[in-house]
Amino acid sequence: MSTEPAAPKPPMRDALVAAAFQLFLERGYEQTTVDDIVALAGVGRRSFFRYFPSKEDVVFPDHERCLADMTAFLAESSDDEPVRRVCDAVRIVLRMYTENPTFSVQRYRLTKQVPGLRAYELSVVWRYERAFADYLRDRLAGRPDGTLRADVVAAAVAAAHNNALRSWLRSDGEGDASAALDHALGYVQQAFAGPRAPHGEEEPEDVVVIVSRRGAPMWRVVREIESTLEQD
Amino acid sequence: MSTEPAAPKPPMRDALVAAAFQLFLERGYEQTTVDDIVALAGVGRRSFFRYFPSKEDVVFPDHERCLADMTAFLAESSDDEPVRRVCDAVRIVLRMYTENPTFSVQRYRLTKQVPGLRAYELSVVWRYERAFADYLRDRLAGRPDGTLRADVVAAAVAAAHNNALRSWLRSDGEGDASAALDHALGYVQQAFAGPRAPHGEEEPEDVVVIVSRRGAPMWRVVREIESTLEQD
DNA sequence: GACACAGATGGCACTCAGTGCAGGCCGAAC
DNA sequence: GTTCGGCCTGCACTGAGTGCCATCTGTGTC
Repeated sequence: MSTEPAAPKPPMRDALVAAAFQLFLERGYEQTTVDDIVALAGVGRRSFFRYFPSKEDVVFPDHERCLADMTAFLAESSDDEPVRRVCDAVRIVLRMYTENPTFSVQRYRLTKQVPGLRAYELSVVWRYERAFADYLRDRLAGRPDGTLRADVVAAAVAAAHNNALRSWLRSDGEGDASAALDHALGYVQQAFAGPRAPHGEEEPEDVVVIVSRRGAPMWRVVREIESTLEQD
Repeated sequence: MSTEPAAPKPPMRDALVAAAFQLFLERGYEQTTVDDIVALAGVGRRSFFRYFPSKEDVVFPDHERCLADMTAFLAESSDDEPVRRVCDAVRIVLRMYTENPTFSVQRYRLTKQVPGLRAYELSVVWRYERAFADYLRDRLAGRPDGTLRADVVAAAVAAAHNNALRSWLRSDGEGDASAALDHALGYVQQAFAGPRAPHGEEEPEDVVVIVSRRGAPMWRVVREIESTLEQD
């Protein structure tokens, strides 16, 4: 749990990842044994499992750190506009992919073919989604369907991210992933923004009505105005 | 690929499931070996892997059939209102759970504790979600963001289902899961239905904002006020 | 009844992932 | 130098999953 600002960087770990991917790309994931990897890396078999709890983990060497970064980002963020915060958080995840395009594309081709790796990736994505949902649940606790909204919005944000990411990966890391994600998140935010009138993109709304019953608390009025104005 | 209307029902398969769950509940999933299961069921070890490709599969013995039923339902359904069709399809999945409450609750407790089973369940849920997304993608092909909408709606429907299912499972199968699912799907449909303001049924909005840009025709202001006021 | 045949089953040996344990190497502290 | 603690290695073991072949069982045929 030593939260150093920068890890001391273990070279053996990187050597294992490099050796593993070299073999995975040469002969495939299932045709490569852990013994092959450690032989190529020139280390003992036991050391592999010291750095990676399973053979699958070597394919996703940076997700653990990314997940920690993302939860830290959510933890330190302010409480207003939680949906927007989650959208910002998911951009951190995308950045981890786009920082190493070739590596991400290679991994994508692997996970697309190997069912075991796909299942592992699902569990990783699920942990991100859980982090979103937990964050949203806390902020939406008072609302009518707090946990339901939290779960659905978290799933929608994750799906939007995956959609943008996949199309970027399919283009061999050529397109603008960040713009695609912004667009996808715009769709999600438009669908879930405020309880009132999610406007379709065509016919941009230039007329919206405000009605406040006597006795409605002022914070609700303010919240409603804010969510209405922020929607574009 | 023999698509019989009703499978001949292999008794050995059921015996294996029964023996497995008995041992899983007694000593836990990871403390039970396949040898233990086949010994209790009185069959050969090789037969276990004939019926279940892995130890995890015995925990979800009916998902394969349910997935087939659901995709068949989607395949035979008409093309209008695809989102509603997907919502109907997910009810089939919930029904599979509610048909065997005690079994489902037992399995829920297992998957909650064992990470490997949770990962397996995620891959199952993912296949449902993919079926939704594929169905929606075909119907939304022409629309602006066809695949994006398909992915996001599919994820939202699956999340709504999981939310309703989990709360039902947590209540030991006592509550009304179907009603909870209807409610959750109502939220999702309200978020994604049509471009125009679908009002949520509960939480009657007592605060609504009106914004009218200069130059907006008066009849639009009047229409918006009228439709807002008449909503209850 | 003898025979052939196909499908289901059981037994055996094997690969490989993952773990526990004991020992060796090395740099730091004393 | 010595001791200590962390990192690495080798070894043996468990258990999941697979391939191969023998066996059993029911069925149809002559």
